[in-house]
Amino acid sequence: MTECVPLAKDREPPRYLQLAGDLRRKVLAGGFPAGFPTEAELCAHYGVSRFTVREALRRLQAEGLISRRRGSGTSIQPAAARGRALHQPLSNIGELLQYGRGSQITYRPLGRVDLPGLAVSHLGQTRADEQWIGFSGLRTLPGDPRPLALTEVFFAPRLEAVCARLDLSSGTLFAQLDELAGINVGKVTQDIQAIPAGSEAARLLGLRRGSPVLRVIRCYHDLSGRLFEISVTHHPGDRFVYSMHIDVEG
Amino acid sequence: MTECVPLAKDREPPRYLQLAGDLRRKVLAGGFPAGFPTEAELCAHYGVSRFTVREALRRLQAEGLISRRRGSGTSIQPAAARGRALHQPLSNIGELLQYGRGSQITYRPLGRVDLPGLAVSHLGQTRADEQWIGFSGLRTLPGDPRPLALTEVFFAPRLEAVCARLDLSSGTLFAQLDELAGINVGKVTQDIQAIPAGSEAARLLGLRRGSPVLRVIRCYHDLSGRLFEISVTHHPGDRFVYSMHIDVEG
DNA sequence: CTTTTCCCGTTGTCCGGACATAATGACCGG
DNA sequence: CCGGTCATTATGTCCGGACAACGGGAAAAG
Repeated sequence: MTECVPLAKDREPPRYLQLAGDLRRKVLAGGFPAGFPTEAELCAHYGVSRFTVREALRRLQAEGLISRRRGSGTSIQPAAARGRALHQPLSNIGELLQYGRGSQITYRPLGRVDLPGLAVSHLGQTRADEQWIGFSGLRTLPGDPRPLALTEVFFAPRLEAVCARLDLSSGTLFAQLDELAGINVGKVTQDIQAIPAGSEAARLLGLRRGSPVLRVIRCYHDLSGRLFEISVTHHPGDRFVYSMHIDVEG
Repeated sequence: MTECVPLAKDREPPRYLQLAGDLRRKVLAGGFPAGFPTEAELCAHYGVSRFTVREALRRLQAEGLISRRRGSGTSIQPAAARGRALHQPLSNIGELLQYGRGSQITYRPLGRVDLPGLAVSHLGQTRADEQWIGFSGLRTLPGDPRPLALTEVFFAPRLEAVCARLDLSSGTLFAQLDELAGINVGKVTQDIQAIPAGSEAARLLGLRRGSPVLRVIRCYHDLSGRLFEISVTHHPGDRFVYSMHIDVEG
């Protein structure tokens, strides 16, 4: 029973990343009803050394997917349960992937649009002639008609083919990019600010003009550092708390 | 020239943590004017294996102190330069440690106080009879009289002796805890919300009542998970952007 | 002088092994 | 039934070694 999943010997993606990807997929698909395997079991199963296994697990742990305790073992992190209604944890890529759990959103395609001046001013190096592919949507909780977020998403022009295949009503758009286009996130920058609600945001979020709104601008870069997505989100200040955890590695 | 810094053989703190601490101190003190040493040099210098060195460097990299490139070497991250006036990066412990670079603050001791209901409601498990040691201060940029932040800090009662020795006008208070009391940060949780300015916050920050304010509540836990510090910060929405970076590990 | 090629140093990946330490449950004695 | 002891098991720490991939500069070619 060795090497049930051979982990393509091509060293294109390092083995520990292949392993992490495989395990991540299985965890998210509920593939470990009997609990997460031990390091030794994974070594035997995949035919790799403990180093490779631990490197993969370290990554999954950094993503918040699993938690490990010396002597006890590795367990799958609840993922739900801790994210109560108003809380949107987001401190690492893993939580980014699960972002929006328990909430609903359907995006409306905006077609090719100019980037709003807001986004351009934040990262000035996009050429003015570029038109990005835009989407817009309101995020709501089931059972509560008041929206939790007004989101605008913009994808780089080179992703136009992929954007056509996006499922506009499934969780986050960018989570699909990994599977559809093989785009891996390398870095995300976030700018968070408290601003008064503009007229459109106030109307869509059900607020009075000028009431506090939490605006989050995210820039998604791939592994080689290229910007491929920009999102601008407005949250109502009175019913949204941005909650995040910072774990000192380990 | 081996083992110039013996790294106390007591395995109380693991060797790679001792090494990381030593290197962190040297980097922050400008101890590497000729550039950061290579892994091999560090191995020889401290008499440890490359594993230990790489583990320490991995930590410093996660803290954002150093950056590494295959084939090129390890370099010290600029630390300044990137944090323009209004930006306060904070996505990991390292940036947390450098928090407030370029700004000034002097804390005023509040003595033993009850925790504000706000903080208690966020983490309900503090006993009501406990009185924490409080500090309060306004953070300003040199050359700009308008404050960037109104901060209240509360330390757990067991830290009273340490609090008496805190330098109230030096950077962040919690950064001193590591040196004074050997307290290492294990986890930080943050809650960020956009709220209308209350009367006191408006007055101190020079805002109109009700104008948007970014409120950040942080809970600092040590390595064993015990809460030892809570901070509540109000930032003026019109001139403060909370900027953070999330790097997928590596 | 410019361009290309090659070598060397550095970090990244991966292996095998060893011991330490924490958590768990079984066993045993009160 | 309760409590302590002990072996087992799992992760954490640490070592030595090996090769690959990348950068950069020196050397060689144009």
